[in-house]
Amino acid sequence: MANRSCIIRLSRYKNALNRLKTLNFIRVFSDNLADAAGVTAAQVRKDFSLFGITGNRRGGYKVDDLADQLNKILGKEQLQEFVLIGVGNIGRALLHYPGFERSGIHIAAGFDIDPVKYDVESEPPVLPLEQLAEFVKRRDITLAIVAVPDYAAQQVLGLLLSAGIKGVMNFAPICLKAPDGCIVNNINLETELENLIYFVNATENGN
Amino acid sequence: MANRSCIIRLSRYKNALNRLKTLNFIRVFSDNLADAAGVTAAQVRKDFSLFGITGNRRGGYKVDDLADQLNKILGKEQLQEFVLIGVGNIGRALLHYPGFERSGIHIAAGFDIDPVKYDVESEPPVLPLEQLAEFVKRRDITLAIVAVPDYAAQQVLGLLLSAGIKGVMNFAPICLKAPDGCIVNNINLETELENLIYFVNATENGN
DNA sequence: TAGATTGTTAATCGATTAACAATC
DNA sequence: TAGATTGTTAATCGATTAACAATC
Repeated sequence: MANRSCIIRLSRYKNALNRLKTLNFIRVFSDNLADAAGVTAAQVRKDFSLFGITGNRRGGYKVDDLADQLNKILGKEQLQEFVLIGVGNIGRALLHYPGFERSGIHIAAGFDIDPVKYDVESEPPVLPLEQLAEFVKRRDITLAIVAVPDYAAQQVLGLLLSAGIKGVMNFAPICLKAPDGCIVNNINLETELENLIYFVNATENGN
Repeated sequence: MANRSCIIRLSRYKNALNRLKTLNFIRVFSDNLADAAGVTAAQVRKDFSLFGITGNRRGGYKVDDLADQLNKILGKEQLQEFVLIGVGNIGRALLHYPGFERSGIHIAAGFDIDPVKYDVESEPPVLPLEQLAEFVKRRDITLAIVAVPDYAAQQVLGLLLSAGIKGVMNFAPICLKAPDGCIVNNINLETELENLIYFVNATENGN
């Protein structure tokens, strides 16, 4: 079974392939993709073999075919619809992040408890949190982004679960626990910065 | 040597300890921290031993002491000063993210090439990119957050390196390559969402 | 065909876990 | 003291890398 690191590499290969496509490359070797993704060629071939992706001995891989297969694995062939909860600092930025639309990720609506944030006219609209469950069910949405304060995150997760959400990307600085049937991907900005700080200090001290 | 996963666990232990402190806990066992961080007790003790952190056989660890030692390792005993480049969607959100100040992370200034973004009066101020090198050197800052568009990221990294920056947290959707003497931590929001999407689909199909 | 690259198996590496003697 | 928990060593597990036969 593929693990998190493997899928992240697949995303990198996919991004590299998209650049090659714009350069009109027809074929690519595992060596090329390895360089682009910063891994070994053996790793690339191993990853592909895990998904039954085959190339041509001697001729490498066809860029188009390979890109199609990776896109399929990563769910890029259909638009992925999200809801976003918590239209604060980070939430608002994500709501209007142009990089998402470019890559087939669409935020259908934002939700908040603060009436000041409501804006039915904007795109995406910002709606009252009470409408979340109904909205999610009507639109058959299974993915959510959480950007509420830490103290509210666990409660919001409860709402999302009972609305039928299956995957959550969490930006609240608290490690949300995922019950069975729901995947949570926690991104803790403070933790990431602490990590950076540690390794900067560690290398400065010559370790 | 500690790896990235190990330091992330240390941040989790630290966060758990801070909560225990507010609850007036005096002592804590490796079992407790393991539960809080979602790892095994052996892992906790192994991590501590890597940093020469010792407790009391039978009595566990003193919450205060342990928190102090972890804070020191993670650089929490002094204010960490950052500059931020690219005051767009994401950059502006990070510039005013209250969670950073609460955890000893201070963004001294934002920088942009677009004069519309300049604002010397705001806190943090937004300054012209030309002033970056001088500002960084004068204030002796070694850490930066990059939130510029992908096509500008590599060039901005060059500026940062020549200004003496030693650690970069990169939000541009491109994998920045770190030369020796500089650490780069890439956070690719699109890749993280693709990861989530993959595992939601994978578990739905019963794997 | 000869040469080069894949696909896969086996070897290596590193991280996590289990186990248990030391000891508070 | 007896019991419980640490600190560390050895065993396990999984992921990465190396190697090479298959083959285009």
